[in-house]
Amino acid sequence: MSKVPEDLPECMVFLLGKAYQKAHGDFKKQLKQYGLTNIQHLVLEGLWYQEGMTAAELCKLLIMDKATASGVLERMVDTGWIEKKLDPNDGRVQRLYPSKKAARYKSKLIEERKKANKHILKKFTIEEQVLFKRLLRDII
Amino acid sequence: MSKVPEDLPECMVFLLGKAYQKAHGDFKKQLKQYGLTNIQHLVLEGLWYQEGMTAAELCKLLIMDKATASGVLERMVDTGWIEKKLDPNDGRVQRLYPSKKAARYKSKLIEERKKANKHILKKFTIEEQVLFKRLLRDII
DNA sequence: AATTTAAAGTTCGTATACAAAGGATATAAA
DNA sequence: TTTATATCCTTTGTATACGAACTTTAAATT
Repeated sequence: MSKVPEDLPECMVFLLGKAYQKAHGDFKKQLKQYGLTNIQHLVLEGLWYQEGMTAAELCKLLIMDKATASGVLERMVDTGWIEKKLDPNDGRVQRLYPSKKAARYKSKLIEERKKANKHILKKFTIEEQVLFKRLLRDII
Repeated sequence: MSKVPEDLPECMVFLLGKAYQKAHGDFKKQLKQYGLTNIQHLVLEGLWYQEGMTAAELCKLLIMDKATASGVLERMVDTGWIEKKLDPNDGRVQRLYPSKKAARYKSKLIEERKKANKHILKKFTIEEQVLFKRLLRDII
């Protein structure tokens, strides 16, 4: 009579959540040695793509809440991964730059992401990989 | 020269995270009217599947950390969605039961999940839906 | 039976996630 | 230019997420 057993393992909210938890957790372990969290790594990738972005621009690029970003960026300044510089033309804005420390680890950190990505995808055929990404992008 | 712009939107950790955020956020809005969070809703579904489970069993079923569960279950007791009963045969264990209030909302709450699920999948063909679920399950 | 080990939950510390409200500054409108 | 509105960012409060340490109780070992 219960409507759950057959349904729950079919629920996309559940499946997406647990697939994300798995991927996130694995990558988290890889990043531990650098003292970086997943989001912090993502921020660095964003800033390597476009240095000097404002927090608002970064949030838009990474689909991240500004309130969340505020704390993340503060911790990254504290741990020396990024720097904030006041915008001379707009007193509200603080522009973000990856630090020298970030630059030193850049290639290694990007390799870690690629490694994580390959690990996730290795079980699938090329066709499945392409379709998988398209499906995820369609949801986003 | 930057290795990011072409790569980031292809990264599975990123895509899974954002797809999850989207699905989670949408379902969260649906649940707001009931005063339930996504995880709390998931706990109810778990207990409707199998009443009287211990927290450990529930955590295993739902792939949830026991430390996380501790707080979630406490709040659900406080808000009257579930009840904890001491196991007479094992002093360490507290068995979990959905409350009468939960029973009253059961069909509605299950409908909300189905609605969320349909919303997520409606853009895809049946074949894509089946494959999508298989891919996610393979990751988990 | 006494000791060791294991399991169930809780608590603590840290890091997202995000709604909502607030402070400072910039821009548009009247 | 004074007022209203919009932005940028921070802060606050609540809810996961999870590693690690801890308490209590069981089960296993000697």
